Amino acid sequence: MARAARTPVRCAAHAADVVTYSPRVATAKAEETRERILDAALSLFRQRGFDETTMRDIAAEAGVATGAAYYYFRSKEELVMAFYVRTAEEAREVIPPLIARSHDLGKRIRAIIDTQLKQFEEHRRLMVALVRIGIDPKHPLSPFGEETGDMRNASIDFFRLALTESKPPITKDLANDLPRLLWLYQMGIILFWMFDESRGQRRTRALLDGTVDLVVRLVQISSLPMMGRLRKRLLAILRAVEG
Amino acid sequence: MARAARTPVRCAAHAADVVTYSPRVATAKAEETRERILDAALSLFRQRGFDETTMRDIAAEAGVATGAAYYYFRSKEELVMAFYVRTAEEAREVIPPLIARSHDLGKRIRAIIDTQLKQFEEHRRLMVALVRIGIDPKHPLSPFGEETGDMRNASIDFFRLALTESKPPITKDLANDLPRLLWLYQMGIILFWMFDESRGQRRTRALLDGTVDLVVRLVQISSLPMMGRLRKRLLAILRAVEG
DNA sequence: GTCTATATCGGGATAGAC
DNA sequence: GTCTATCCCGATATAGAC
Repeated sequence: MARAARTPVRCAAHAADVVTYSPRVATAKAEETRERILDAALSLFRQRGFDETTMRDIAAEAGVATGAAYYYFRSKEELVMAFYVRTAEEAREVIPPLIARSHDLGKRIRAIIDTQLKQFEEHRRLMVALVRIGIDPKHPLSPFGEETGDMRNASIDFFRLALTESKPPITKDLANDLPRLLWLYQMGIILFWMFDESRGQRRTRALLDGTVDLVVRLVQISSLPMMGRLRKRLLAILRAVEG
Repeated sequence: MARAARTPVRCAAHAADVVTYSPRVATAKAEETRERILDAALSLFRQRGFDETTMRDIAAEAGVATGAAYYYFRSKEELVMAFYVRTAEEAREVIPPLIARSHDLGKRIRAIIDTQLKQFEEHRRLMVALVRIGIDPKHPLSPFGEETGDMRNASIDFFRLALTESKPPITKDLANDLPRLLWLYQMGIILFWMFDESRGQRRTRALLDGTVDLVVRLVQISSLPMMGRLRKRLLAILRAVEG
C-alpha cells in the first residue's frame, strides 16, 4: 500500500512573523525561480492532488533542491495561498466590468460567483486542501482570519459594488452588512461546489438557480419600508453574533 | 522552534476494509486497555490539541507500547471517531427524554443542540481536528459520508422526533425533509461554535437565540395551507440539489 | 488473543555549508 | 540563493513473549 502523505498543521507561517504573500524575491532570476516552483506545484496538484504531491516532487519538477522550494514557500500550504492570491488578482480585473453590464442584482451576484467558480474549475482537487486549511480561522491562511483580511475585503467589495444602484434597490441600513452576508453566501456555495461530484457540477448550478432568486427576493422584501422592524431585529442578531 | 506536527491524510481507514467503530475486543482486559488508551488520547488532545499529540505520547500516557495503540486504533483519527461514537451513544440516551418534556418546537431544537454542545464542550480543540477531517465527504470519518450514515441518521431522527406532535404542527409534505434540514442547521451552529472564542461561547448563544426563533417561524409560515406553492418550489430546489 | 519491542519507510521541514 | 544532510514524526510491519 502507498505510504500515507501528510499535511503540515503548524507550519512556519504560524510563527509570530506570520505570512508573506509578497514574493520573497529581490532579483529577476529569483522571481523566475519562484514562478517556476509555483507552476510546477500547481501542475502537480492538478494532476495528482494536494496530498499526493510531495515537496520533493515539486522541487524535482521545478529542477531545484527541496530546500530551494522551502526558501520561497515556507510550507506546502503557502503554495496553495500563492495560487489563491493569483486568482484574486485576476478577479479584481475581471469582475467589476461584469458587474457594470447590468443593474439586475441577481445577475450581478451570479456573475461574481460564476466567475470565481470558473477560476477554480481546473483546481477543484486542490481546493479541498484549501478548505481543510482555511476552515480554522486561526490559521494564517484562512479566508476568515485576520491575515487574509485584505483579500477578504476585496471579495466583499465585489458585492458592495453589485448592490450600488441595483435593481431592486436596497435600503441604506442594510448597505453596510449585506455585502458581508452575500460574501458568506458565496463561501457556502463554493464549499458545496467543491464537493459536488455531479457531472459539470450541475447540482451546484441547481443550488444557484434556486437560491440566488431566493436571496434577491429576501433582500427585496426586507428592504420594504414596512419591514423596518424586521430589519432592526435581524441586524441586532448580526451585531450580537459578531460580538 | 518546535517541530511541526502532522496530520495523516490518507490513513489505513481509507483502505477497502474501512473503519471499525466496533471495539476490537474479546476479553474484559482488552476492553479495559482500549478504554485506557482512548482516555489517554482524549486527555492529551484536550491538553495539547490533536496535532500536537503523537501516537507515541498516547501510548506512553496509557502505559502501553506504540504498537498496542495501533492494535486498537488503526490511526489517530480513529481515536477521534471513537470519541464521537461515545458521545453519540450518550446522546441517544439523553436527548429523547428531553424532547418529551415539551411540545414547543423551539425548545426541543434548543434542547437537542444544547445537549450536543455541552457534550463537546471540554473537547473544543479536538473538534477542530474533526472538522478538518470531516469536511471532506469522501473521508470515511466525515459526518457527511456513507460510512457514518447510521450515526447521521440517528442524529437526524432526533429532529424527526422533535417534529412529531410539535407546536407549531407541520404539514405532512415537509415531514420527510425537514429533519434533514434542521440537522444541517445544527451542523452549521456546531461549526460556528467550534471557532467561537468569545467567553462562554456567548456569540454562539446569541446566534442560537436569534435564529432558532427564526427557523421555527419559517417552518410555521411555510406550513400554512396557503403556502403550498412555496413549499413545492422549495422542495423542488431541494430535490434538484440532492440530485 | 493480547501486547512488546524494534526496525524501517516516506515525507514535511530545517540547519548550515557553500 | 541554493543545495545537502538531517531531524522528527506518523504509519507499517514483524517476530515473538505471555
